[in-house]
Amino acid sequence: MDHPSSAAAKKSTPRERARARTVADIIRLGREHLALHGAAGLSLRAVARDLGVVSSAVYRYVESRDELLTLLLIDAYGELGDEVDAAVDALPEDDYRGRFLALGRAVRQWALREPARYALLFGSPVPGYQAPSERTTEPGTRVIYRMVGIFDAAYRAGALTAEAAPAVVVPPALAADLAAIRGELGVAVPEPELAKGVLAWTSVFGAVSFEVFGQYGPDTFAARDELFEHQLEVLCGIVGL
Amino acid sequence: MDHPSSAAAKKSTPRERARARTVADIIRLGREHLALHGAAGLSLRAVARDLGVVSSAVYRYVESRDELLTLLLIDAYGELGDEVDAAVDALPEDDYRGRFLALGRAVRQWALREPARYALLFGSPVPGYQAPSERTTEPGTRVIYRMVGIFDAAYRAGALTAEAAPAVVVPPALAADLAAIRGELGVAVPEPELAKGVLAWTSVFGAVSFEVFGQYGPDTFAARDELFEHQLEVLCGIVGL
DNA sequence: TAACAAATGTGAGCACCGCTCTTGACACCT
DNA sequence: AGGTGTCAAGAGCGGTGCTCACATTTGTTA
Repeated sequence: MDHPSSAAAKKSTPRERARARTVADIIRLGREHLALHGAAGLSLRAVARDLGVVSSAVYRYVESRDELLTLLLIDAYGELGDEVDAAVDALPEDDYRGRFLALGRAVRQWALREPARYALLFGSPVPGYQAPSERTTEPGTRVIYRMVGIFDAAYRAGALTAEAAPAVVVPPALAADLAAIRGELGVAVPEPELAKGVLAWTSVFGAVSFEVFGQYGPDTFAARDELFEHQLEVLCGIVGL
Repeated sequence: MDHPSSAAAKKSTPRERARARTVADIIRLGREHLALHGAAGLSLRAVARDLGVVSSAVYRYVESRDELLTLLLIDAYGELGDEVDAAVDALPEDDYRGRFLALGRAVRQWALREPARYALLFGSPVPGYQAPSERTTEPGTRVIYRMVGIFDAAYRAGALTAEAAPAVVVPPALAADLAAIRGELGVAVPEPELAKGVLAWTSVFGAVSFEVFGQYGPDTFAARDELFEHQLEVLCGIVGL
């Protein structure tokens, strides 16, 4: 029988380091191609050319085009999450309103700077590609979890002014979903406020998507910063921040 | 010199009818392919196969792949606009709230029924494709114009309860944009209400996009109808309907 | 140090794509 | 009947994802 053999889980990496470097290079080049030609135009052959290697060689490092898409997806989710975290952490813990505004601005800034990667995350699904949820859900939920965390902290501190829109009732079926979320995430925010938080979530990304995807048209809004800022303010009013 | 020649704008169509039929068939097949493989996967060759014709033949009817995309874009905008119009018109003119809700529901229903076409209209831009605005802006603005019309009618009738969120001020630069819109569309709604209308617009499509593009995840919300209904209710509160 | 085996790079090849061009057949209208 | 314009066909160009047999490099081990 073989000895413990090649010791796959040994300490480190003579070759593995080179391999990791190459994979990182492929991701970096993939990011550039994504920005230039979009997700559908991402070409392993082009990446191989830029890497200075024959096209079939990249298959040693990346299983398929879809695998590269997954890597780029995780990479983008990670960068967005990092920037959102940094923006939120820059404000005091009890500045709930400021933290919500900072989160929204960070999302928008990243999206405007990286439209192709934003489109990969929040735009039309790439046809024929199904993201492997076991690898993408965790990085993909960072932003919303962070937002919920802000709401929860504000609620626990009594800083959620619940008066904003008292008349709207939460139907039972929706309340059940929200209760499940409350349980799963361990948040104290009651259902009505949580429901408004969901609206804030979708509205922030709706506004960003409209701007990034060009739905406003080229000339309708010149004051886009002010428009988004205004939308964040109104959303603050809805959620009670 | 030639006579007035083939009289392109003559009365009717021995040949032109067959041609129009073929173009309509191509659009229909393109719609099916769009649903199956997405905008990026739309293939003229595949359409040609389904049409029972050699690939180069379709270029007699459609200038290019982009041209087919444009036709599908206009086709989809038209159908969405028709359905929204029908849903809104089914309610009395002075039921402003009901008409707004009907508009939102119609958008969502169409989007859920036609996710690929919705993605073509409101998802990530197709890389390398620029819609010819002289042909697409008119059909593409029908829904928002309709929504503005509802707000305007409600305002003129004194049915906009402006109290909803009085504290938010509209910054001057944004006010200028909104004033331009007011002038262009001839609406009476003041800037603060118009600004909230923009938020309602982006929020409706944000909510629909989240659902259609699978951003909620498969299990988070079972009561999606109620969720959307709730979001519409809250938006009603914001705009003052 | 020499040899071996794993990791990596190569190039040909398959089937597909959008698109262009030439060629030949057909239908219509005068 | 003849001219004119429309149309289908097919070859071809350069691109894509991906596979495979083969050659080369490289780390490790004897």
